[in-house]
Amino acid sequence: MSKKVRVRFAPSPTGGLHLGGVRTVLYNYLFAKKHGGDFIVRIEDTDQSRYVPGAEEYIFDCLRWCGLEPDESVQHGGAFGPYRQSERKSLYRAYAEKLITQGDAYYAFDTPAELEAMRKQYKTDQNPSPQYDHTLRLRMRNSLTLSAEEVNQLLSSGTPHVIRIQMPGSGTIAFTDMIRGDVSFDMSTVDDKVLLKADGMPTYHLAVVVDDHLMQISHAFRGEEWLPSAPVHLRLWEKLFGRDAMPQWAHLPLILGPNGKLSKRDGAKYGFPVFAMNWTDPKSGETIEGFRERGFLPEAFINLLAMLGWNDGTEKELFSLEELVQAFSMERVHSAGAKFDYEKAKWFNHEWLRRKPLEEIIIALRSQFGSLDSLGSLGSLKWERIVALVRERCHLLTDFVEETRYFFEYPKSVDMASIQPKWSSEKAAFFSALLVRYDSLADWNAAALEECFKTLATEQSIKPGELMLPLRIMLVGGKFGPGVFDIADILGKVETIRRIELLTVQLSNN
RNA sequence: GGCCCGUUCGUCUAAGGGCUAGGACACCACCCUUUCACGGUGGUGAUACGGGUUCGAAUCCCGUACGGGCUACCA
Repeated sequence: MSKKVRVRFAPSPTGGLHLGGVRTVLYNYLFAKKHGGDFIVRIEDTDQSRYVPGAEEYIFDCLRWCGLEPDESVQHGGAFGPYRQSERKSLYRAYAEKLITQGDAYYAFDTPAELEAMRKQYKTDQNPSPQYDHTLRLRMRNSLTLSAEEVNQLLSSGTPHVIRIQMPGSGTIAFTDMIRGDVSFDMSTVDDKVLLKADGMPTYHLAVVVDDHLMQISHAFRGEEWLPSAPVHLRLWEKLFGRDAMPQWAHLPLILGPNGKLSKRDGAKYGFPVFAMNWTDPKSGETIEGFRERGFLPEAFINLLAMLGWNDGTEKELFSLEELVQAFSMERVHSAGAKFDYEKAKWFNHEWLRRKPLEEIIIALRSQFGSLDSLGSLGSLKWERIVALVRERCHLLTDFVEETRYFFEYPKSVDMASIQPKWSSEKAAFFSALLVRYDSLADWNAAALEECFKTLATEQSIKPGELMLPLRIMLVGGKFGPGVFDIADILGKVETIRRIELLTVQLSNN
């Protein structure tokens, strides 16, 4: 039991990396780090027809953004390579043939057309999807139905063929899932899955077992959608390497969208992203939005994903990655699927926006919004003050654009309706006088500005409250934002005076 | 259809036989605030249903219903 903890994430590089995938990575990573183990990323690219250029790079970019660096992978190296299954192609066939020798697998020569014909022929209302299983395999063209001579002849003449596992026609097979407990299957209901494809590549079923063994994986975590194929993998372990060598498994609950399983396509429909980062399909050129581009901080993204199906047993909800490593345990992972709640996701980001160091938020903002770069001329000191003032009003990094706009440009629209009805010549006089005082103010800071403002109001016998809203609207254009005098402070004398003057004139002319 | 997994407030969840089923998000009200937000206080709101087992069940068992996943030479 002192076996070194080694876990793996095994994505197929076919497109964007979605929420559920990242959470699987996260749980793998947390488990590995918690137990001082290794986190391996293995690329499952055994289906060359689904090869998508750039997808592999993209996955690693996502992991990097999330701060979940693998210990071993195509990019990180390691002693158990190659980490791309397409590069391991040559080693799978021997295992499949070993199974044939043992009588646990067989060659099958059925063409795709023949398979289709079989499904059509045996399809009934009772059985809408006939399976290549113990009830049907004797009616197909394979090494079970053909004579040895025929099989040898077909093989030596290079006839395309696959190797299928031969599942027993009776008996049960079971295992203990770390999350679900005992799970068992009736083997007679499991079909003879293809192990080795006609192109010589293994299917997932063979590859996952062989590679988990060769890479000495101690714990295998994957999505619940894999549970139905577990009996095939169990059988393979049993027949190839022995059950004792098998990793401990945990099938993670699914993350659901509003209508069931999150589909990569439906991102736009849901109103929230499904991918970690923007993914542009190289063929169609279509881009599907990611959480990063939507304005999420990686800390928040990780945090919210961790809490989707797991908790530490206390009421704590805000965790840094380090805290998660400390607190995580697979036993506390919920077994039921979780519907993704975008409102709560935004709350997590909001919380991280409030607690993350200012400088880091500014970096995140800069690297994210080119449009704000030109405004960087303000200097980092001013930026820190601005971010400190508006951060608690923002849920997403993108919110900063609107929340800080008035610092950099004259408000695009001004809510005149909120001042006009109560505007008076007295107020006009007040602001005219204020302009003079502000212009000659020695120290331009929030406290002095407020002091000066209130003194003048008292002198002119107007309640400051009557004047604060007009001032705010003059400066920011609407009823929002942090304290007015803080804003005026940052805006500076010239701009503040300009905005007050502009509006005072405009209001008096109406 | 078959197989597998699941079912506590709208959502994420706590409570793994024993006090008025707890928290968070969202929502509502009030307070704070001379704007918005933050914050504070309070509120609405859940054990799918039916049987057992037990002194006692959200918790254990069975059934039903509902939800989800799988059912490719895709992963």
